[in-house]
Amino acid sequence: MSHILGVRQTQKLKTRQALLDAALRLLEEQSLSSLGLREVTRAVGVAPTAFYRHFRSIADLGVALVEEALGSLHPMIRTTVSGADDSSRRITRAVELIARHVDAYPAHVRFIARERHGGVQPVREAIREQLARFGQEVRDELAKDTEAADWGDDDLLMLAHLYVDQMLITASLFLETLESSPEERERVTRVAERQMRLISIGRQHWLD
Amino acid sequence: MSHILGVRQTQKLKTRQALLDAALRLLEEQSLSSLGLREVTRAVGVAPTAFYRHFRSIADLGVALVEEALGSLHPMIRTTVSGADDSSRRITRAVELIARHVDAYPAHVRFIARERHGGVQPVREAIREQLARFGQEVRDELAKDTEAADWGDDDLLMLAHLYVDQMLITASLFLETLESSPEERERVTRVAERQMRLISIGRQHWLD
DNA sequence: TGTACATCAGTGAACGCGCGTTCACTGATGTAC
DNA sequence: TGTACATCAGTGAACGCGCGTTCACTGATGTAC
Repeated sequence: MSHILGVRQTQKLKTRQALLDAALRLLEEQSLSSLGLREVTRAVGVAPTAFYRHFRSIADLGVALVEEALGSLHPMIRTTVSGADDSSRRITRAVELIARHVDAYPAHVRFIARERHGGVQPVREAIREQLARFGQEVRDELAKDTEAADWGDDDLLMLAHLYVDQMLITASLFLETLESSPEERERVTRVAERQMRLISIGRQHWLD
Repeated sequence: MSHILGVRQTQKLKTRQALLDAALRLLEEQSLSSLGLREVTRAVGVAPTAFYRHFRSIADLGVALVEEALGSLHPMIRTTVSGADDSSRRITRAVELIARHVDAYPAHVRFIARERHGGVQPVREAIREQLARFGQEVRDELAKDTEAADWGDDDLLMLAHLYVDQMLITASLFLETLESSPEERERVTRVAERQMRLISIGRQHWLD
């Protein structure tokens, strides 16, 4: 196990990660389409030309950031939506999970919110694909629920997207409260929980 | 009525509008934070320095675009949400209104979706303020409804924001279908209607 | 283990280019009498 | 109505600067024998 990767490859990955980290930090205060290649390499402390050893362009780096920000979230989504416990506790837990995720990865969340409709087409596309996957995964979990027995596949996917969008809205609300008082954060939490609950109530009476 | 404004002021407003129009067009394929002042003046056909006669900076122009894109929408929002007809027809009408608005002003809608979480702080702030106003206006309309008799003000505002966010999501979905087939647009319309209907059902059973 | 050669991540100089901003200006429009 | 002066939207030259990309390079790491 001592050298699955050689020294050279390890170092290369380290530089690549440093570029991603620096870019993400710089993106807290600007959009990807105005981020400069030299800006990123300067922040890392390598020559501008070193950038090309890792990415073809800033857009290419952006696509890698989408993978980093959303790729690891799929298992979390599944376990959040599924579960046999009652829906009130499930909602509380889901909103808390979102809050914690925003606390732990604010820059990633901001990046996704910003670039979802941003000015760089390949990045928008990559985010769209990841969110479509989330939608399908949530639908699959919802389908397992006994409540969903009589639901059409279309309606399940419709509900799944509603949930996914609501999660993003909630995440971006939490983002705005990162430097607010605990009271404000608590207020946002309660609003998010009630919105989720209203959707959940709509779901329960959908087939009435 | 022949000269409320003099020739000079009329011409100035015309140039200003030309700058706004050119910027909006250029913003279909990039973000505000990467839009250049020279790019805008070049598109209009005036000297770069003429820009400063109208705006202090690109961010300042962005704030003016927010006003142009959202300022005139308040009456429309009110009439869309209110109305005594049954909720199914109301939803159909609202979704169709959104679709038509996106058809009529795609660049404005794209601008708002893009810059709501974009890299230019004063513009984000201006959008936030307009959306907060929408939220309050929708709440005021909802409060008039007999259904809302026993609702708390907090819950009404919570629901109002849910509606506003859902309208934005729907608008940005329509934006993505601008060049799609009529079938695809029809599909998106039906999904949006059902999501609205689910929220509406949740609303009807909120106090159960 | 030691040697000779290949690979390749990162360098640094150089390039042409478009940027935002300054400044003094021009000449049509506006105003006072 | 005509004249003399003021205003000010738009001009054009000039500036210093940072950008993305090219290229031949270096020297540590990797590999074959």
